[in-house]
Amino acid sequence: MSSRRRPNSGAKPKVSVSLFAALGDPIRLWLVSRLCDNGPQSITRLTAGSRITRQAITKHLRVMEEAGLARSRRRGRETVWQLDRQRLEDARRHLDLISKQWDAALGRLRKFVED
Amino acid sequence: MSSRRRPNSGAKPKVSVSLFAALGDPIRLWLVSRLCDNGPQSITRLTAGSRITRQAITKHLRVMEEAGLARSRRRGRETVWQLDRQRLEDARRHLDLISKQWDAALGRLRKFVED
DNA sequence: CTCATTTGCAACCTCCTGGTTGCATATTAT
DNA sequence: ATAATATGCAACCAGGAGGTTGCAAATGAG
Repeated sequence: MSSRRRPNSGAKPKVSVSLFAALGDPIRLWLVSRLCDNGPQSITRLTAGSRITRQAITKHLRVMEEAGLARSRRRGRETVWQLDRQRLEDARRHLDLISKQWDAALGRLRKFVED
Repeated sequence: MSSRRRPNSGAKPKVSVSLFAALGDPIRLWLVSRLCDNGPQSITRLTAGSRITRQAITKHLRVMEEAGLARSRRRGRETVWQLDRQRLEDARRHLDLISKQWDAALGRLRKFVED
């Protein structure tokens, strides 16, 4: 509990942070679209499309798993990865929320100015 | 030209990467909600709510600006920051796109399996 | 004018992230 | 049985991200 990096003071859903962080990397975003377009795939298959190492891809996939963005299941000697759709909707919903919050704030400000 | 087959040099909006990266930090996400709730604010005002230094906040704001998430204008001796709403919608739209792409892929797979 | 406020700039530090290589292990193919 | 394939694990490394401190320059207030 005595983690050094604890500057957060808000009650905002911390879940979204790791989710956005997971999406905020070119290779990871590329993996997302890859898994979208071509469905569940093994690591080597995913690696074949990229120019970085298999282990690097694996690490990225783990990050995505940590964020709840992707899951893996073992099939034979290969590990097949797929996306968790629910999670993307969470992110989208969060952005919607922020957007609406913003609208509300703007509304208040406008009212304030108009008085 | 809607050919969609190239693995690396794709038509994916690279813009979104920095946007998601900008959102993928607890303090930055906190700043977003702060700017949402309380409207445009100066740096010191934003710093007052956090435990980290003014310079750290400034750096975060610059990152957000780089991603197109926030803008600043000078007013007197203070710099007032506000969000760029369009940008959030871009992110939301991108997530929607991914989601729909995914649905399409799932549809194809299902059809494939059912045959 | 003088002083306090607000910001910017630059240097510096620490630690995490993204990436690599090497080796071990499990599973499939011949 | 032996070879090839697919993955996991661990050590290691460079660079960038997040944070701090110190100082200088505008701008506003008394």
